[in-house]
Amino acid sequence: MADWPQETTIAAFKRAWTLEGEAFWTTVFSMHQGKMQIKSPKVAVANLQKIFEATFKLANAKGFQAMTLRDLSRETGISMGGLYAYIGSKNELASVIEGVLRTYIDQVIGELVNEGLDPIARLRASIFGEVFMIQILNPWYYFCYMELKGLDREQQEQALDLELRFDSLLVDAILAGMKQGQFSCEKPKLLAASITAQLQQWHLKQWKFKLQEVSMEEYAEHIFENLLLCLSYRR
Amino acid sequence: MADWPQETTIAAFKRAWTLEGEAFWTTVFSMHQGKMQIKSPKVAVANLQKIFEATFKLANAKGFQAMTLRDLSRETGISMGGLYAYIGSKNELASVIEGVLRTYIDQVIGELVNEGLDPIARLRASIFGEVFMIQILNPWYYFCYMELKGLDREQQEQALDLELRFDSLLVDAILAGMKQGQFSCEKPKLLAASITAQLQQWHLKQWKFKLQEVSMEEYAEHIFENLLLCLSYRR
DNA sequence: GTCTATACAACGATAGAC
DNA sequence: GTCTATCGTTGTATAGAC
Repeated sequence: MADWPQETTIAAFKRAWTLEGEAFWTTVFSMHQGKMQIKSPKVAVANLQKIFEATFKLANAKGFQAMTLRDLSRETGISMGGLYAYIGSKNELASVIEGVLRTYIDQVIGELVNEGLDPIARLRASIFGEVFMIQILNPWYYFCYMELKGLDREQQEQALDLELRFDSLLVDAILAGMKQGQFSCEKPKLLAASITAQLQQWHLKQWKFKLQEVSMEEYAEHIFENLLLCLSYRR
Repeated sequence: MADWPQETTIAAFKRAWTLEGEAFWTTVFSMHQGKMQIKSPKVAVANLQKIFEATFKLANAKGFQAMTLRDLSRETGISMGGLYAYIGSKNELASVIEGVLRTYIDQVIGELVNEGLDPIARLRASIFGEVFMIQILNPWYYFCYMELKGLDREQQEQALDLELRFDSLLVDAILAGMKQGQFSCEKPKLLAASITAQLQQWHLKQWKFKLQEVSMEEYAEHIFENLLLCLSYRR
């Protein structure tokens, strides 16, 4: 996993995880290859990317339910009949998007658990890692957040469970730091939930951060510094 | 305005603002009386309440676009033809909900500006007031948050502007406290945005707070205490 | 693999009886 | 004021040519 999460920079993060470019879309293709008719990867990967990106553009602008397959056909340049060689049904498209994102998040936060870092480094890596991930997969996160209630209950529960596991990751690091006498905190669970809320803002409130000209690194640093203040940590 | 915002309790808040019961719905009725055919308040108020509450139940469960007017007819017990005596169109219904909520929020945050409270009391009143309001009007807030992108651009912009004005309210109090030497803060705007994010969680993440058995007062107090820590405030 | 043409259900909205 | 019945439109999905 290269030098992430020891080095909390976007460059190191990108080196460790393939979340962009042709290699990324090839992985996405292989993840639900069974559910589509097209067998040739050459043509499938390119069209899959087109379909997903058009879905993000349309659904994130006016909502997935309001987006029609006629819209999607126009935006991708693929006919309506053609789309069904890739997606099975409209609802399945949303379901696949959520599934792919959750799989990737699972991998990244799994890595954070295994590392033997000290509490402060763990908090820093968790915060920066999540902001990096949201930055790279911005439309995925926003889509899944806003369209979650359109999915079936099982998938909804898995998404909420994932958020709780991320919260737990933070709580564990906070408790470890308290044991070492570095931190002081009365309600670790609530503090963790508040960190998660601030992280999610990076995709929910992009309009605000663009308006205030806040960079990704500045934002992550701000969350981390305020967390240390809330933990009464002294350098 | 009674004893609010000097006394930051839900009881004082409810005494100052009418946000529940028949009196509240009568006000809602009067707010868009012009847009509906029914003239008799007696019958209109009761049905209006039924329609709004059924809309929240259905739309907050599966999305406003996914909710059909046939669903709404079934849930309210009013026929489809009957509904149109109250709502003009489906989209107008969403628009009215957003308009009503924004009007009320405008009034409450307007009151917070006029008060001559010291910085700490202003922050406390802003945080507790917003949590109280979200608590009472929970389905309204959740609906407007999740369905905002379905409204026309003008209404979207007004909603975002309202959020920015609330942020400014917090920023002003923080700057006032810094001038008095009570607070220290490098990025007041970002800190304010993070407070707003945490407040919005009270309607966005009700599932989490129920799971953790967190009370409204406990949550508001937690946000307030952590804010003071972030401001390096010493009692 | 991709297209055109079309099936068929469901939607929002309205007319007119009561 | 409220209902039933129905209109016209648009949605998802598929069949079959190429």
